[in-house]
Amino acid sequence: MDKYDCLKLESQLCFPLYACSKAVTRHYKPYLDELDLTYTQYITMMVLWDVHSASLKELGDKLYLDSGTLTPVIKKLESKGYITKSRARNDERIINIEITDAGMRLREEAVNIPSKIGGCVNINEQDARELYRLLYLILGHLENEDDK
Amino acid sequence: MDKYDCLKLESQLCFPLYACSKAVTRHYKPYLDELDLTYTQYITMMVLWDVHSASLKELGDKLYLDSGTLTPVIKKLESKGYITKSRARNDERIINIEITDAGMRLREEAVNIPSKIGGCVNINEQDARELYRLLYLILGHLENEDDK
DNA sequence: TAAAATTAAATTGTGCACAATACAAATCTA
DNA sequence: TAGATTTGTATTGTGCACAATTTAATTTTA
Repeated sequence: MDKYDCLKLESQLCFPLYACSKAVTRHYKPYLDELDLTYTQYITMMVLWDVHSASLKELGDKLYLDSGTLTPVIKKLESKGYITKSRARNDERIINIEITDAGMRLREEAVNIPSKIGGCVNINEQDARELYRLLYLILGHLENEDDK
Repeated sequence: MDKYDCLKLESQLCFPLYACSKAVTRHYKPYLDELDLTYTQYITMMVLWDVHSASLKELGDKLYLDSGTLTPVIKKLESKGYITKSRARNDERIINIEITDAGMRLREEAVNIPSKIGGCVNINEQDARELYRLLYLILGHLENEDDK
C-alpha cells in the first residue's frame, strides 16, 4: 500500500462508471439500429414520447446536454420526420420542439427495448434500486457543485 | 401506469449511468487541465503508472477501448514525451508502450486528484463500496455477453 | 509447407460531448 | 428608455468512441 495506490484504475469509482456506461450504451446499439436511432437520439425521443413538446433548453436540462450537442441531434430527428421545430411566438429566442405522429408511432417499435436490455444487464430488483439511488445521489451532488 | 412507462428516463438505469459518468468526467476537467491531460489520456497514464509498460492491446483490454480510440491517444501521449512506442522484437504486430521518466514524474502532480474528486462526489464509504460492486457486476455480465 | 484464418494495429468515417464564441432577443437597471 | 446584462440557440473546433475496413505479421491447418 503506497501513496500511489489511489491512482490505480481499481481504486477508483470514475473508471467502472465510465466503462459501465459505455458498455450499456453499446448494448443498446443492435436494438437501436433496427429503429435507425443513435443512443442520444433515443433518449431525446424518450423525453418527447413522455412530454410531447418542450423547448430545446428544457430538453437539455433533462438530458444534461447543451445546445452544442442537442442542436445537431434535433436537426437529425427533424430530418427523419419525428419532430418539428418552431420559434415560440412570445419569445423568439426559444425553439419549441414537438413530436409528430410518426414520432409517436416510433414509440410502438421502441417499447420492447427496455426489457431486452434488462435481460442483458440481469441484476436483481434490489440491486437495481440501490444502483439507481447511488447514481442519482452522485448526480445530485455534482449538479449542486455546478451551481456554485 | 401504462405500457410506455418503461420508456421514461426515470424508469431506466441506463440514463443515470450515462449522465453520472459524464458529470464525473466533467468534474475531472479543471484538475486535468492543470496537467494538460484529457480524461482518456489520464486513465491511460493511470495504467502505465501502475504497470510501466504494456502492449496497445493490453492497454485496450484494461481500458475497454479499441485501437481506433487508443492509437491517437497514444500518439498524443508520445508527442508529450510521457511514453515511447516500439515494435515487439518477437512479434512485429505488437506495439509496446513504455512510460518515460517524464511520464513517471507526472504521477507526482496527479497524486492529489483522486482526493479532490472524492471531495466533490462525497458519498460515504459503504455507498462507494456498494456502487463499486454493482458497476463491476454489470460490467461482468455485459463483457460475458460480448464473448458469446 | 502453401493457403487459409487469426491477430494487432492503423485508418476512415460518423456522431456525439463540450468548451468557447457569436448573436439576436428579452430583461434589467441606472 | 438607452445601455448593460442575461438568456436561448447556433456555430466552430477538439477529442473521443466505435464500427468497418485495411494491412502486415503470425499461426493454424489441410
